[in-house]
Amino acid sequence: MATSVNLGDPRVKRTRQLLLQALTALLEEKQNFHSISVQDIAERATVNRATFYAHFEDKYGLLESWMRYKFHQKLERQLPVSATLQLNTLHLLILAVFDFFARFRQNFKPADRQFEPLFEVAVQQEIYDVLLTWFNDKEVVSEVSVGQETVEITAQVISWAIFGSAAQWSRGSQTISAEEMAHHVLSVVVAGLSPVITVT
Amino acid sequence: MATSVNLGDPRVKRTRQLLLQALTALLEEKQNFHSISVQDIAERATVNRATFYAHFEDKYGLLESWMRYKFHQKLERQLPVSATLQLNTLHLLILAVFDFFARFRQNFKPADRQFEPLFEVAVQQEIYDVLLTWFNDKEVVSEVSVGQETVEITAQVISWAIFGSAAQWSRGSQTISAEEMAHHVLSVVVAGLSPVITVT
DNA sequence: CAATAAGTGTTGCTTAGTCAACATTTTCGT
DNA sequence: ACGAAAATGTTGACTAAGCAACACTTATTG
Repeated sequence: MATSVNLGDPRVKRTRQLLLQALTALLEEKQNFHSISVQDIAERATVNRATFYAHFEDKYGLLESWMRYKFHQKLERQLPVSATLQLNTLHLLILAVFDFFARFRQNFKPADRQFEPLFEVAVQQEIYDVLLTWFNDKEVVSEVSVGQETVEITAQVISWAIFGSAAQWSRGSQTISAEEMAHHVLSVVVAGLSPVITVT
Repeated sequence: MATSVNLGDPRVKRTRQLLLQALTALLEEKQNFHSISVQDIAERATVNRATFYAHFEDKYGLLESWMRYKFHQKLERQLPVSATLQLNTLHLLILAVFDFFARFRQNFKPADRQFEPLFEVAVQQEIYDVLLTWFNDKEVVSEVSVGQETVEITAQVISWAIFGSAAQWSRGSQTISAEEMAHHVLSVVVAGLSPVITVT
């Protein structure tokens, strides 16, 4: 049960980190998720199997977190630390999403196609989190008072817009480059944002 | 208190590993041991400061373990896995000791000269352990029955012989090469061993 | 197909790691 | 040389990780 464990506890952070890293290592070796067992993961992470189950429902639960984790890492590499909501950071975010989708489609074996939904949920969630943070930080600066609910809904809509366009593009033949796509998406997103927040 | 913790417990192994790695990282950054605090180490290892004290007396206690750890790592790299007592493994062992001393003298700043005794104890202990293992394995093969006490004393004497010659050599101008020294030491050691164990 | 081996979740009980608070001691700037 | 700030050890109460044993569900393979 992922419940009853305190996310702030350093041991918990470390254990989850170890499990994520173990999965990364095993995916490189074994090459398909199917042939990796919970035992393998726990052993590699130097964590008891029971501890695994204290953190994740099963190995698919871990995979979901792992996908967020990898995408999160990408964003950390691509975005300036403590970036704020601006035209160019938004641009970088969108580019990162398109790039991530492109790479992932190459690396994921057809046998693992079944996990795409998991992967997609993870990415969308992460985009949402970043946007929400940016929006909230922006609010402090601009004196315009907008309800928290409005902000959250806006983040939802925009995150889906970015995520969905990238997902669909990656499924197609990608005749249009990621850069071109990102440019188009950016202009739409900025326009969509204008009623609530002004981006400069 | 290093007592009351079970060395077999996976959490204990992991914690000690984390502390050793943290020290390695900090030594590369900070460049002298003096300017590294227990707080730094605990923080880097993602371990509570109180946990540090549950494993080591103080930072010098950790340093002692760290030195053994590094020397142990070197032996693992230089010696074949599950090596047995033979002329060439003995030669490799002696060479490794001389090499380790030479490198350490280069890397250790004059400011850290005070820790040499710690370092030396660590190396001697490790040599002793390796020799003892080899001797005991050999015993099983040869049918000659020699008391365990005799074996242990022999390991002590030989470990000091190897260690001491390398230590003294490293303090001098090293006009004789490590290879030459190792060769001489080897012949003496083999001769010294002959009453108890025959090395081929 | 049957036997058996290997993996999955789950459950108390034990032990190590975390935390906050405390009284020292050491370090360092003015 | 002095006083503040930082580092050191120590303690007891709390929480997460480890373990072993369990019933159960897949995979292997003879």
